[in-house]
Amino acid sequence: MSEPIAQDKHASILNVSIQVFAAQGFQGTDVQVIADKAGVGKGTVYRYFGDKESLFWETWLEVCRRLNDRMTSSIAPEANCIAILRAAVHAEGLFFEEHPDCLEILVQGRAMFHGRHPEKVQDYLQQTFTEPFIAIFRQAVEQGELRNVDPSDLHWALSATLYGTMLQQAFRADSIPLSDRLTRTFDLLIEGFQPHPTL
Amino acid sequence: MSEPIAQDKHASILNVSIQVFAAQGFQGTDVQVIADKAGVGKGTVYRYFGDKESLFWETWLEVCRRLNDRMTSSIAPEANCIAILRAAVHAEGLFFEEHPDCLEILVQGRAMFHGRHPEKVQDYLQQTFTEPFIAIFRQAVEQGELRNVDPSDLHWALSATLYGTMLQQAFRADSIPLSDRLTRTFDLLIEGFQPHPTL
Amino acid sequence: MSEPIAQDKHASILNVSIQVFAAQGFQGTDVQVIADKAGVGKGTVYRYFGDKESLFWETWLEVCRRLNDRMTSSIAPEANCIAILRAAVHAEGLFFEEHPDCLEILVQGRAMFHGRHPEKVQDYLQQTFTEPFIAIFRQAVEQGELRNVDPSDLHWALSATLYGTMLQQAFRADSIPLSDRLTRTFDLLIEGFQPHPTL
Amino acid sequence: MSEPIAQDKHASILNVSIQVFAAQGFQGTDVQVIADKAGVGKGTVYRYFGDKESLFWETWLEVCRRLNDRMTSSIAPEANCIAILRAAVHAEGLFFEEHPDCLEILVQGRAMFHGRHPEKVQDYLQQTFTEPFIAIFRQAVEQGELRNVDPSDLHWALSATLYGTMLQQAFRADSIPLSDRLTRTFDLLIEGFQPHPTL
DNA sequence: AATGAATGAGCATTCATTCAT
DNA sequence: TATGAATGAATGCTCATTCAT
Repeated sequence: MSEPIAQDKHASILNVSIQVFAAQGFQGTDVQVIADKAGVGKGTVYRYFGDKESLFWETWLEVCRRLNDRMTSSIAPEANCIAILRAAVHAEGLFFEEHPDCLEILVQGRAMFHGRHPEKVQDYLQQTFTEPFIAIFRQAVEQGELRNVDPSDLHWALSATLYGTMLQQAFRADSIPLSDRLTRTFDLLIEGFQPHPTL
Repeated sequence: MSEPIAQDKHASILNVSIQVFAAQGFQGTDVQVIADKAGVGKGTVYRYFGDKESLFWETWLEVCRRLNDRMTSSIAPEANCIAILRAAVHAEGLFFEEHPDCLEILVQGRAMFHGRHPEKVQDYLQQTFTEPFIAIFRQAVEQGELRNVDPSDLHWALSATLYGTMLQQAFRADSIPLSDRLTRTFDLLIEGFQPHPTL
Repeated sequence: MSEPIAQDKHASILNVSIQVFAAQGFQGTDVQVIADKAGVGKGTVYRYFGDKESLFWETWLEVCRRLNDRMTSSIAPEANCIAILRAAVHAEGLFFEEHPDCLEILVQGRAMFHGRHPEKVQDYLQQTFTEPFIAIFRQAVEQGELRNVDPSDLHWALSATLYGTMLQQAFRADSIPLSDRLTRTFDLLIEGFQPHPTL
Repeated sequence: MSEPIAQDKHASILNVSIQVFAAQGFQGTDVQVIADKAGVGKGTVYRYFGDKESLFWETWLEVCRRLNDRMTSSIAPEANCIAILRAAVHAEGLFFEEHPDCLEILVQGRAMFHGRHPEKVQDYLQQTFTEPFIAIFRQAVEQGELRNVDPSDLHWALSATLYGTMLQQAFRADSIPLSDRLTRTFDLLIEGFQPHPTL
C-alpha cells in the first residue's frame, strides 16, 4: 500500500512487525515478509535486531510503550485515585479497540515464554506498569478511597481482570466494545459483587 | 522414564501431548517427539488424530475435561452460591498448581487462534463452562446473594479475572500459590475494592 | 457406486487397479485406495499380488489381454492380409476410445521401466502381439500384397506408428476419433506418402 | 565425478536434472540428489525452480530445446522437402542415441500428464515442432513431392511414427541403431507398404 | 484365508541465518 | 552500511509393507 515512509528503517521495521507477528504468530512469521513490507533487505532486519526472537521482543516493547503513552495521557492529575484508574482502564480499552494487532502481540508474548522471557521485558513491565499503579493504589488506600487491603493485591486483581477480559474477547463473542466491557468490569470490581449491607 | 503404560495408545498420546505442547509450544513441537515419548510410531499419531493441529485441539479439550472434572467434584451442592463459586475457583487454582502444563496448553490455544478456533472448541467452552456458571450467577442474584446485576456481566468479570490471574503468573513472580491468589482475588471481587458505606 | 460384485476378489482388484493406476499414475497410487474400491482389505491385495509393482504389471497384462481379445475377435479369417491388419488397427482404436484408462496403463508401464521390465511382460508381448503380426506381414509379402520388405521392418513401422499415434493424442488436441485417426494413418502407411509413379 | 563446472547454477541444475529424472523417474527422484550432484544447496534448487514439478517441466523444455537445435542444424536449406525431413529424422535419431536420458525425459513427461500439462509446454511444442514441420509438408505437397493429402495428416503420421519408434525401443530389443531404425521407417512411410502399381 | 492397525523410512518444502559483494 | 543469494537443518505428512488376530 503506502510506501513505508522510511521514516527510519528501524521504526518502519517495528511498525511492520506488529502487523505481521500479530497476524501470523511468532513462529508463523517469515522474516522475509517483514523485510519486504518494511522496504528493506532481510539482512538489514538482522543487522538492526540481531535475530527473530529479539525482534519480537522489541516489537513487544514497542507495543507496551504505545500503550503506556496512551494510558499516561489519559490521566487528569487533579482527579481522585479511582477516577484516575477508571480513566486508565478506559484508555487501555480504547487503545486495543483501535489497535487489535497490539493486543495480539501481547498474547503472543505470553505464549512464547514457557516461563522465561528476557529480563529487559520483566523490568520494563515492573517499572512502567506495576510500580506506578501500585503507588496509585497505595495512595487510594491511604486516602480512604479504597478498602484497607494490600495495594499489591488490589493491583493484582485489577490487572488480572483487565488482562483476562482482553484475552477472553477472542473466545467469546461480546456484543459490546472492549472499552465499555473493561469499564463495566472495573465498576463491578470497585463496588463488589455483593450487595452492600443496608443501613 | 516411566515406560508409558500403553494404557491405550490414544490416551497415552494425549498425555504426552500435554507435556510436549506445554513445554515446546505448538509450533515448536515435533510430532516425532510425541510419538517417541508415547511409545508409538509417528504414523499412529497421525492415524489417530489426523494432523498436528487436530492433535493440539484434542489435547486442549482433554485439558478442559480434566479441569471440569476437578471443578465439578469440588461442588458441595447444599452450599450457597458464593460458597460454590469460591470452591470452584479454589479447585481451579489447585488444578493448575498441580498441572502447570495444563495451564500452558490453554495459553497456547489462545495464542494459536488469531481470532478463529474450531467450532467444536467454542461449543465445548460454552456448554461446559459458560452456561453452568451463568446459571449459578443467576440463581445467586435471584436469591439476593449478589447484587442485581446482569448474571452474564458477573460471569464475564469473574472468568476474566481468573483467566487473567493465571496468565499473569508467568509474567510476575508471585510469592503465594495460585490457588490462594485466586481465592484472594475472588474475595476482592465479591466484596469490592471500595469501602462499604459505614452504617 | 456399484458394490463390486466380488466376482472374485482377484478380478475385482484388477478392475479397480486399471482405473486407479490410470488416474493417479503408478507412484501416485495408494494401494489402500485400490483395496477400498475393490471392497477388500489391504492385506488381501498384498496376499494376491505380492507388492505394488507386481500388481501394476499384472494390471498391465490384464489390459493387454483385453486389447488382444478385442483385436482377435475383429479378424475375419477369410479376408486378405491388408484387410485383416486394417481391421485390427481399427479395433485397437475403438478399444482405446472406449477404455482410455487402458491406454494410460500402457503409458505408465513404459514410463516405469527405465529400460528394464519383467521378463514375463517381454514374453507376453512377443508371443501375443509381435509374432502373430509378423506372421501376417510375412504372408502378405509372400502373397504380393505388400512390397518385398523384411516383414519385421514392416511390423516395426506399423506398431511404432500406432503406438505413437495413441500417445500423441495426449499432447495434441485431435479433432477426430482415435479409431479414425489410426485407420487414416494406416492407409497413409500402406499407400505411402509419395505420389505413385504415374503409368 | 567431474565437479560440475558451476557454469552457472541454473544450467548445472538442469544438466543434472536430465540425468536424475531420466534414471529415477519423476516421483522416484529426490530433489536432494539433484542438489548434491549439481553442487548446490537444496534451497537453491527451490529458489530457482519453485517446486519439483516446475523443475521437471523446465528440464523437459531444456531437452526439447536441445533436440530442436540438433534438428535445426541438420537442415540443408537448398534441399528438397523429403531430403529435409529425412535429415531431420536422422538427426533426431542420432540425438537420442547419444542422449538416451533425453528420450527418457520425454517419456516421463508423457506419463506425468494424465491428460493435462502446462500450457507453456503445449505452446512450445506447437511452435517449435508442429508448425514448422507442417509448413514443410505443405510445401512438399504443393511442389508435388508428396501426395495431395492434408499436410496435417502427413505430419501426424510421421511424428506418431517417430515417437512410437523411439518409445518402442525400450520394449523391444532392436539390433540396429535408433537413427537407422528411424530412417528405415521413414523410407517405408514415404514409399508405402504396398507395391507400386507396375507400369 | 482375510484383515487392517501399526509402523517408520522417505521426501517435499520452508525459512532463520550468514556472508560475499 | 545495506543487501539478498545461498544454504541446509528442520519437520509435517504419506504410504508400502508387515503381522497379530
